[in-house]
Amino acid sequence: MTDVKVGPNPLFLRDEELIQGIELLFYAYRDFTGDPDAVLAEYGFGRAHHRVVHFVSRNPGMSVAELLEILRITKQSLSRVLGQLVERGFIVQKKGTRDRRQRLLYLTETGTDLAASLAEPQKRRVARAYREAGAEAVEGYRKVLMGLIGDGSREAIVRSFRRR
Amino acid sequence: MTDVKVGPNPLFLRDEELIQGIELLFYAYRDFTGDPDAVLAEYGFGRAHHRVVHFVSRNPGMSVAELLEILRITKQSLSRVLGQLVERGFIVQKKGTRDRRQRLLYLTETGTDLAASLAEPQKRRVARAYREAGAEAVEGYRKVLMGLIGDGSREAIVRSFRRR
DNA sequence: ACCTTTACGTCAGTCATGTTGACATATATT
DNA sequence: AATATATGTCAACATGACTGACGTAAAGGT
Repeated sequence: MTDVKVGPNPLFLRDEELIQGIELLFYAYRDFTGDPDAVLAEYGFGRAHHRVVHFVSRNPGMSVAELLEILRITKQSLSRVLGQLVERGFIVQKKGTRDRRQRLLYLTETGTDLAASLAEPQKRRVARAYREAGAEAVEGYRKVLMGLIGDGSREAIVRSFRRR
Repeated sequence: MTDVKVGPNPLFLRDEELIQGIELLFYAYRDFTGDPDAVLAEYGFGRAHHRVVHFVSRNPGMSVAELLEILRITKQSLSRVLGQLVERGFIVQKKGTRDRRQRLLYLTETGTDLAASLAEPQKRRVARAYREAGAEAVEGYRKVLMGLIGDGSREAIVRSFRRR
């Protein structure tokens, strides 16, 4: 850590690359999450609502527990946001048939519209970046991001992607 | 939005691919930002402190305005966090010599140590992902992330990277 | 048929981090 | 001398996270 640059250190450059990799992630995420804010503000929602709507949109009929696992927040945190979305008619909860303790989550028609208009600016941004970078770069982008994801969740994500 | 695939879209620009690109960014950022939490907790600091320490570490002598521009938060938000870091001896502020209104930011020795131990787990994560994905993938990762960054900041970031 | 565990919800309090708006001070620029 | 800029500060508030405790219904094991 406190090893000062001792002569021509090949590791120094490598360190710099890693930090740039970190900063790129920060900057991209910063700008990317800002995109839907205008839409959210129209509805009086925040980014937490966006995340919920997004993942329910992608996984209709998912359980609360599955959603919590993805978001990595407590149920108390989720409950407020989810409650508002249900109350205002963007999400409905249906008892599971196999396990009736579960409250499976679905978007309403309004919720689907919201999800679409939130996704739109982000898709546009990603599409532009993909187009400018080219298919091969996209492959690398995916590969590295996949490697950045913790071992615990990677498998589930890969599987969910393959189901498409 | 509701434009179904009109004509032959290149595969990597299909809707599904774009959404996966979005989700990968979410998951990677989620896990990546969690890494230093343990270290932060030891000091009673949060992620906001981390960001400040990181960018001051990378840009010693930067002005408050520059930091605000990077973080994209208000000066009132920054002031609390920055104030704590100064008060507890991780950052010092020195009047600019060219422009004495500026309070230029520097890490103390303690601050440098903190920065290093916060960066460490993140660098390790990035290093692993880079290693597993290979140099070509890393090139693609960088290219795409750079494209995701808003036009306003991209240039400054490219320049800051080149200065290294 | 019990007993325990699980899935989910809720109440209550707290904390971290962001926001707006108003105003103050020192210094630079015109 | 007047204005603009860099920074700081006070105050009030919103969002989204947390912990801890407790409740209910349904599932699962004995």
